Amino acid sequence: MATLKDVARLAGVSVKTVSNVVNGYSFVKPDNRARVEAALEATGYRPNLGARNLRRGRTGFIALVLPELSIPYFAELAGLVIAAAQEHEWNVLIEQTFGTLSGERLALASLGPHLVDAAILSPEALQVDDFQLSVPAVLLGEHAVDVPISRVGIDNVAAAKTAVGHLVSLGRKRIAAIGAHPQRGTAALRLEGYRAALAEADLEFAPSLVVPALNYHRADGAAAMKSLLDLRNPPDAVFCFNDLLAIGAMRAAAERLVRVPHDLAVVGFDNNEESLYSSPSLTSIAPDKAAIASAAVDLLHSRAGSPDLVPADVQTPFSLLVRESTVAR
Amino acid sequence: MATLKDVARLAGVSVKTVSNVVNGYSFVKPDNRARVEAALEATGYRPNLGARNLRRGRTGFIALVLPELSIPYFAELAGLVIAAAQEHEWNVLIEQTFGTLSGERLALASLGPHLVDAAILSPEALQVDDFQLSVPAVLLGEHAVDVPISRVGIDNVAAAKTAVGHLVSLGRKRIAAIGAHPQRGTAALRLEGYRAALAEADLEFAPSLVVPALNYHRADGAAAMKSLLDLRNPPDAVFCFNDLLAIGAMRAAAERLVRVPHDLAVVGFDNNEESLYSSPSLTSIAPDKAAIASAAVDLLHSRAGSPDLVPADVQTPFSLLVRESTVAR
DNA sequence: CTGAAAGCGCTAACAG
DNA sequence: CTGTTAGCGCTTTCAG
Repeated sequence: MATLKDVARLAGVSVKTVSNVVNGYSFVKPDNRARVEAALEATGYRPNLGARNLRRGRTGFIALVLPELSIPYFAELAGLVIAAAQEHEWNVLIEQTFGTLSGERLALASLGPHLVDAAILSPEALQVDDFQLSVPAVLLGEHAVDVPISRVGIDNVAAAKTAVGHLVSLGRKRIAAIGAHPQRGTAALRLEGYRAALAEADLEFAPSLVVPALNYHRADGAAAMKSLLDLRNPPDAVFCFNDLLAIGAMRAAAERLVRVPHDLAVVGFDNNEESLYSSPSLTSIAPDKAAIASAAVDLLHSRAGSPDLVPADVQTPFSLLVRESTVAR
Repeated sequence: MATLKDVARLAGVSVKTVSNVVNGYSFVKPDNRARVEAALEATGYRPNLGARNLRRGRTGFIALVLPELSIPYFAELAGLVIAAAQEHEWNVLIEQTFGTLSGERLALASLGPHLVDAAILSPEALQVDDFQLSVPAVLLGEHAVDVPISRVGIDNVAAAKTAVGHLVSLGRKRIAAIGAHPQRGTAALRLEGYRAALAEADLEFAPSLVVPALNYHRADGAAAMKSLLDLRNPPDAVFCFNDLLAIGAMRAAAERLVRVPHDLAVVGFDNNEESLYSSPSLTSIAPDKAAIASAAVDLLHSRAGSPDLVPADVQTPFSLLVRESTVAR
């Protein structure tokens, strides 16, 4: 592997000149530039990022800390973050926490400034005093704990209210919710939006129609739906806090021969690609994931130098996509 | 951030001694060790990986080059590779190629030895002379081109034959295939397995029942299925080269009111989590993804030092999971 | 067993 | 405009 020195020797100039050319710096005498470029070409020189970053005091990496890549929402988001990071010459390092407190703590602990320049976090269980970060960070989605860290995400209350409002507008009266969670901040907000929509429609809030979910996987949605269908007076609609729960719920409904949307209307949250192809296709809240990814990366980039400005709170847009699970074809 | 020097000064020893302690090297006089450990604790010292790797001539990263994280198979695999890499103190850098030749070339070009120690590749379009890698690599899945690089994957011919054999055993006579592709090595192999199974059952091979797919997304499966259903004599079964195609195919069948599995049996490939929850659930070939991930990482690790031994060809196990898309409940 | 010192490849003063 | 030089933080001979 050719080094700067090799190129310099070959071009008959100093390393500084080569460095100048490589970095597009200042003015370089044209014939020197030409010879350097020829030498660059001849040696196939590629800068050693490790050395450059050591010198510059940066690493060239950002961390993306998320529960699990096998969850479609996070997989899609990760792809978009990688793309957004590329624009700023950042490589992305993905850490999986599996949504556990210990996993999240482990991931944070490994995030020294020698490893990454910044971090994008999607925590689910972290406590307020865990957030002693040594690098700039941004939180994805809202969180129960109140820490002075920038956030990027949609307005969960408004989104949930929109989703449930849609069910109300369909004339549904017994609207259930799946996904309540004691720790997760977003769960609390979505529940709040759910209650607000019910209140606005003068529908009574029935605690028995709110089902918690420890995880947000398909299996949890199926289990929750079964418990709802076992009620003396089952719901005629259900708002699921993510698409995976909704897919599980629809599967459980199908197994019980409950017809969606005729007997039961279903709304999800996240708009996974999968939801377009389920039978019936799933109505869902669609956050602008690309906007979330680039807002997070841009925020980190713009704050790279400046230490702790006042944390930003970026709200990205969302929409409700109505499909067959609420409106029959 | 404390450096080795800081720790040394605090402990009243030289950096060498601290380095020895940090790296668990040789013998260090007990009282020196104690003082160093105290200083380590007091400063909260964390080694600067960049500097260490610069010195050691390694980077601490491996690249995982894949088409797209939004494809569930690759997302699941990526999660497993990250976990496997952790065992060897490697961090994983994910590069997306979107399955295009230019994307794949771009990703390879950025893979200097200064960036990563090794690479795991899942190429779809690369030509034989693109494989001028400067780092040890392993190929995932089989490839059309014959290059002297280690591979890890399942026996695609056998797997496809198993899948189609299952359809044959159900008494299906007009068995279609979706996913033929001029470039992809795995597509050719799966097609080969398909033909072998037909031949073994004395079923005629009908070119009109083999539908190509440019991409392996749900939309491609739906489009292919529609074209099959438009045939004068449509199939009574279909083998899809991945689960995404199968999900799209099932969706298209549902839209045409074709009943799965009664009118049409469907088998997929990859066993995405999603396929367990579709209605009907999808019969699929299940490769052992965890085995693939750890075999790939271990292979890279064991060959870290040794340059180019004879390439290995690791076959990982697979199984056929029979679900509702081929056998009604 | 441990200290001094060189140097991985690069950038950035600082002189010229 | 360009060469010299001093490190970034770490590991590693080489002497003691």
